[in-house]
Order: sequence, then structure tokens, then C-alpha cells
Amino acid sequence: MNLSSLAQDFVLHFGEMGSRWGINRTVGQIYALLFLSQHPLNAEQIVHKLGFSRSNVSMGLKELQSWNLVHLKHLPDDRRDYFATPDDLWEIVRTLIAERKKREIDPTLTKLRALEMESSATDADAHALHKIAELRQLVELLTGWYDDMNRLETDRLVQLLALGSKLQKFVSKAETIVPLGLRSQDAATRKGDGS
Amino acid sequence: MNLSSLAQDFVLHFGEMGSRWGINRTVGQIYALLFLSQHPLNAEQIVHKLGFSRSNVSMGLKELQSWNLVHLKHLPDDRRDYFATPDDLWEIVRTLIAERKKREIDPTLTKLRALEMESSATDADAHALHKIAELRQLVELLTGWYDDMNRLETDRLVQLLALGSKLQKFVSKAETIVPLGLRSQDAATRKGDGS
DNA sequence: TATAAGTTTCAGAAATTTCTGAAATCACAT
DNA sequence: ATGTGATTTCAGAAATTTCTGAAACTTATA
Repeated sequence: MNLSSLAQDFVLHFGEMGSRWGINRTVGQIYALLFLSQHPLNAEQIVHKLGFSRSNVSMGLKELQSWNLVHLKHLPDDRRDYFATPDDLWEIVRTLIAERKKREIDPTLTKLRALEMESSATDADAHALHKIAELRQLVELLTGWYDDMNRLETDRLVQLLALGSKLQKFVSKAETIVPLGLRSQDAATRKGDGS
Repeated sequence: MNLSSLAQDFVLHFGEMGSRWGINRTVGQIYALLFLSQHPLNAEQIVHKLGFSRSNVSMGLKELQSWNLVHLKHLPDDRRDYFATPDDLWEIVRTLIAERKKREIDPTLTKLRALEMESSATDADAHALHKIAELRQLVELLTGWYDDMNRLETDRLVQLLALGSKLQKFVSKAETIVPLGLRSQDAATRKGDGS
């Protein structure tokens, strides 16, 4: 591994962490390398720095592209592809969350709605249906909130995050203005409002 | 698999999704089964319903316990262990997030801080150190926000989530009251304030 | 169109993870 | 202490995922 000890340490760590997520070790390491790198790198340079086979790097880059986590660059008079991570860290965070939501949350939401619809609702399943509806509602609350936050400009978002639970103060007021019924209770009463 | 078709569909789905997270298929299915079940189940019942080997179920339950995702129950005159998921969905969400943070975020934060400290800061690493500091700051902002939100009672939390970006209104006011410097810029200037 | 530089695909090898049955352990009642 | 039922551990089998080198493909240029 042809890297400074700092970079090597960082890259190895992200390889390990990557494998705790869905991402595999190789892909994690490639990403970490690109993240630290001041300039875009081509596949051959990654091979040289990390010591993987050329095809493995190719696969890894392809996967990172499918996650929209790297950008393709080109240098004049060089037709090799160069890869870089976004300069803006928040763009990375947003992409990561969006992609994970797409892969891990959205299919579940779809499935839950389908289960509520199709169910031949025998009384044997009544309790299960209730739990499923409750879960679906909660996921909808969370994804709705996410969609909302994701629409904010980064500066506004950072402000909100930095305030954290201080916002609670405003809620007590707002509560009287926007009286909402979406508590963790009373789920499953409205079945089949699919889509 | 001895389950109603609704339950089977649900359980299989969570098995698949589970394997997109760190959790393996078996563990996901066991959890899904317990989640739907109206009553706590013992290991033998799980074996019967899902068709795994007894030892596999035992491993799975142990793993779920290590994640604090199931509770142990006992029936009178029966010394077998019965397992159940919390009734309150929000407790589940909180546990899930807390455990994932513990496994996926905290080690990274520790590592980032360590890298910033130990680094023999050669100028070759200057850019890498800058990126690492920036990343560490962002992770701190996010985990700080999480800690804050996690302290709220569930009802308050749900209110905040339901409001979503409507809170932005208050921010514009609050901004003048709490002028914060934590933008995505100006990172890396304060190195080594570890822990 | 030939060729050369670059990239992707693919089938099998290597490594890792999951799953099982058998044996060991535990804990309670007698 | 001994027996009985329940649970856990563990070593190897089975399955899955990752990784590689070689071959196939692509594309810009001569």
C-alpha cells in the first residue's frame, strides 16, 4: 500500500467500517483514498496506491458511481477517467442518505403498503396488520421529515442542526397552532391509503 | 415456514432487508417474526415457524439481545426463555439508532480524533489532515444533534419531526440570538481538541 | 480500417460468512 | 449428587461474497 501512514490508517479504517455497512472493504478503501486525495485519481493510480487488481478497482469505481458518490473528471490530452469526491462534504452526506434511503427504506415502505392492501384480512392476521400499519406510519413520518429537511439549503440545515432540541421551545407554541394527530398511537385505523 | 402468507411475506422481506444492513438474513427474519407476534415466543416456536436449526435460532437470538432489540420474558411454571420486541415502536427506533451509532459512527469519530492528534503533520499530509478535520467536525455536529434529540420525550420528538422544515421560520429569528460559527467551512483550524 | 490505449466483463479461485448437528454446559427439581 | 429439560458452544459443511487474471470490448486516432 503506497500511502503515507496517515492516509493508510484512514483508508484501512474506512475499509473496515465500509464492511459494517453494505459497502465492501475494497469500495470503502477506494472511496477513502479519493476523499483524502487533493486531485482526482485514475484507476491505475488507485491500483498503485492500494494494491488491488485492476478489475477489482474497476468494479469498485463502478459501484461508487452507481451510488453517485464519485464524480468523473477529465484532463486535457488524456482520455483516462479520473475520479474525485465532491468538495462539499454536505453533498456527500446528502447523497449517502438519499442512496441508503432508496435502497433500504423505500422498498420497505412499498412492501408495507402492499401488505396492507393485498391482505385477505383474516382475523388471524388482525394483530399483524395492526403492527404493519403502525410501522408504516412511523416510517412515513420519518421519511416525510427527511424529505422536508432535505429541501433546505445547507446553511439553513446546519443552523437547525446546531440548534438541536432548543427548538423545543418553539414547538410548545407551535403545537397550539398546528395541532397534529400523528402520535405513535392510533395507527392502523386508516388502512389502505396506499401509494 | 409455518406462517400465514401475510406474516411469511413480511418476514421474508425483513430477512432480505436485514442483509442489506449488517444484520444477517436469519436474524432479520427472527426479529420480524417476533415483531408481528402478539405473544412472546420461545426458541422452539421460532424453529418451528421459520424452519432454521435450533442452534441458528439460538445464535440469532443472542445477536438480537446484544443489540438490545428483544426483551426476555418468562411464563409461570415454564423455564424456557420467551422473547418479545418492545411494544413501543419508538423504543425500537431509538435502540436501532443508538446501536448503529455505537457500532458505525463512534469508532469512526474516535479514529478521526486519533488521526488528528497522533499525526506527525508533515506538509505532505496537510491536505489530508484538513479533510479529516472537516469530516470530524461534521460528524460531531450530527452526533451532537442526535444526542440532543434523543434526550427529548417521544411526544415532543414526534411534534418536532411532524413540523419538519416549518421550523425554519424560527431559525431566521433564532439566528440573531444564537450566532453560530459551525458552518461547513472553516474546519481544521482547531486541531486536537480530542474526546 | 487498423491499432493502441483504456475499460469492462466473466469464470473460477480465495476468502468470508452463515448454518448445522453433536457435544458440552447450565440450572433447577428431586 | 443425580436426572432432566433447556440453552449454548463449536468445528466443520454449505453458501455467499469478494477478488483476480485473462479475454472481450470500446473508442479515439493514425
